[in-house]
Amino acid sequence: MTSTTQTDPWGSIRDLLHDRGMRWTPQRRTLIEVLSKADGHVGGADLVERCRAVDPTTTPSTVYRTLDVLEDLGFIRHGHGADGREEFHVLPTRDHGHLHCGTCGQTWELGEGEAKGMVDGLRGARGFLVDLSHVTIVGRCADCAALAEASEVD
Amino acid sequence: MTSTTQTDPWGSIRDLLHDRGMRWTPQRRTLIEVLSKADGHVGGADLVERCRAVDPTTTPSTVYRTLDVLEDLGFIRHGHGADGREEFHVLPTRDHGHLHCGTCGQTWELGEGEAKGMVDGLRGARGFLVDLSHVTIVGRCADCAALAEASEVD
DNA sequence: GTCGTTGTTGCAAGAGCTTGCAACACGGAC
DNA sequence: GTCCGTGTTGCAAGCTCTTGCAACAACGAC
Repeated sequence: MTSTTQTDPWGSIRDLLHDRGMRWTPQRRTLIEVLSKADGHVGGADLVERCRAVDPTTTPSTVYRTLDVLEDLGFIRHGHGADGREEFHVLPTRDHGHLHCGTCGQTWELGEGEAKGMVDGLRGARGFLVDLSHVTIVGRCADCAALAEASEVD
Repeated sequence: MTSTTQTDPWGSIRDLLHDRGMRWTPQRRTLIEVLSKADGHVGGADLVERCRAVDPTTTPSTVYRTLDVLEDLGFIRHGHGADGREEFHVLPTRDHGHLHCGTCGQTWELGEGEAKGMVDGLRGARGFLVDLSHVTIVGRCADCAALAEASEVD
């Protein structure tokens, strides 16, 4: 259904694996199928569940190990959400972090531009190279901050 | 032994608890004893273990629940380390985040000043109030970056 | 001192993720 | 087509942390 094979970035995985002496297995096919349909961010347990929907015999260890491999190949990146759970970014075209509101639970993307000040500052002052994609900044969003202020008259 | 009661911030806990209708239990005493000896940052499992050293009957659920209470009272704050595990900051006198090198595993404190650019930017642009203490910025420290560059001639 | 209320505890189960290990199967050689 | 080496898989166990629930005990009332 609407196969966009022409620019399908996942099409090259099989060859990439072979080039590295790695194998193309049904289990990996399943996970890649799931990932190709999941844009944006997905939790680890979430992926396991979706793989099970495709192939009920899927086991967590295989999924997490395959995710490691795919991260090595650059197809995904992992970070940790506000609660510390793993979160995977599929096809990270640009470097971005995350902003999470601890009150309402919503999450937004944090662009390179917004974090530039800190990233550049840390590189300059300490030579530290920030890996933005791994970062989730926690705090309180504008809406929740406004609500909190309004109810602070109790 | 060497009781520094005069400025002991932990001395007020019992009263604070009572004021809130909460109780002063041996289990809480144990955890507070452990915390008062642990400056800086401690992992959750680490605290459970140290509590067991004081009182072998300690159970994890009690420790984690007590930590919640203490966070409510402002005696500690929790964040998540680079691997997503919980990390507690004892007596957080000033707002600070963490810098973690994914290569060598070292961790540094991230002062308010260093993050100011981003924090102010996010507040200005989106009204988002960053909770610095919850943040661990992952990346590569100067030393590891230099080493990586040197070995990139393979 | 004893009593009763109710905040706490400990247990057990479970979620999310990791790791060691023996058996399996991909894929190149023939 | 068959064979074989080794990368992978699935299982089982374990770690970290959470949650529901019944029994317990801190502490104010008397």
